Amino acid sequence: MSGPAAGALTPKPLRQDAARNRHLLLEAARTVFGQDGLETAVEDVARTAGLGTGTIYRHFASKADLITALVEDLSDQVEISADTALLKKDGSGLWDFLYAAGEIQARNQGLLCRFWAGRARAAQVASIRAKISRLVNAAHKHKTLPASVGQPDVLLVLHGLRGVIEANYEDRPDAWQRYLELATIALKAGSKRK
Amino acid sequence: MSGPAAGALTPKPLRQDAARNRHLLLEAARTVFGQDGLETAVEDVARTAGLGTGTIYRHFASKADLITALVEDLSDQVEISADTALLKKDGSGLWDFLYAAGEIQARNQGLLCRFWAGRARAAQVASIRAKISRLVNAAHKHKTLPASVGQPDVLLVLHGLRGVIEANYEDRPDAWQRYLELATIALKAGSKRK
DNA sequence: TCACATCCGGAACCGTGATTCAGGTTCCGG
DNA sequence: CCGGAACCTGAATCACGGTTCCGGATGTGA
Repeated sequence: MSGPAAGALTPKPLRQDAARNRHLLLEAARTVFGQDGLETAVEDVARTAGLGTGTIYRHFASKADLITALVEDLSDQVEISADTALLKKDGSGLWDFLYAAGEIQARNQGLLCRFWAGRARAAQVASIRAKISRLVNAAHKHKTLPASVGQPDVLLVLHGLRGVIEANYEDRPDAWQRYLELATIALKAGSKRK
Repeated sequence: MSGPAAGALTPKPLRQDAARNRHLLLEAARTVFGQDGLETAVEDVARTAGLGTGTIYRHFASKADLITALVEDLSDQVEISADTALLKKDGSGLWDFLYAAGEIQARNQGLLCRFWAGRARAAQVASIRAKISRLVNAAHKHKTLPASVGQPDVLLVLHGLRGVIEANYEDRPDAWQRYLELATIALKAGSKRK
């Protein structure tokens, strides 16, 4: 019954090159999907990684799974940014976070649609939202943000951010910075919520 | 050589029911694509219209063509809104236009991505941009908009609008109104452009 | 270095959905 | 009311891309 090291802690120490290939695939997927959108054929991902399509399926159960892995990573990055921002004790964390979110999303263009949208990932999205709420509270407390502006408003700004990045990726990859500048003005100015 | 009425002005006066069906198809397409996205099968469009798939191809060269027709119509609506807004002589046209654009886009959810994006439609998009420029100028002239905020900024707002509508269509279909409220604040407050 | 478990490549397989086509049907002018 | 052009239908055709599979290559432990 009690094997020496049977625990659920050792899924499988992946063979050295297998690990490398997995990495290559994720990297290629991020590049290709980010550049040409999620509808790009898996074969393109494989080719970009310099591997065969079969290899993808050795590492991921399906194309959707591959994408999930990518989005998960994206979520993690956002979550970490939020955590970092929460460390600031002067109510400025919210603004740091917005900018960080912009950078992350700009880096991952084609994946954005799956980020907020998908009915899956609900848990992670909820977690991020909660953190945003805390950032908003902190900002309220330190008068960095008027009380009339709430977390839903910040979410609106983030949703808009996606639209801006998608639309301007080619011509003006930095447009989102100006967008956030304007958004910041709006949030700080605030107004009675409907 | 010179026939009696050979002119290029009479493509073909579509038979009565053919015209009706064409209408039904466009209507169904707007509904279905708007509701379930552009990746929905043409068969669904046909079924919704109560017609066969073949009929679609009698009226449109391809699915892409059908979508183009829809987007064209969308463009027209936006263009008309811009024209209407341009009639206001007190510099408030820009704000009317933003709201009108929001309404139009909210009504056509699933088609939005093709609106600004697609490399095609360039001419029409250019035309709309030109009109926005004029609206911005008028606003500048009447001090409704600070000089530091330009047409590119308005475009950013519109791009963001799309993101907001897409992300909130299900839960909060009216979220875009609050978004525009905030956007208006930002634009009116303005700030030195980068 | 040997034998084996893992892994990889990429052609074959399959389902999905756009597009075409061979009839039957419906309008329209006379 | 007729003949024929214009239309419509929906099953068949085709292309595309995800997924599977098996022979061959490669890393690993002894």
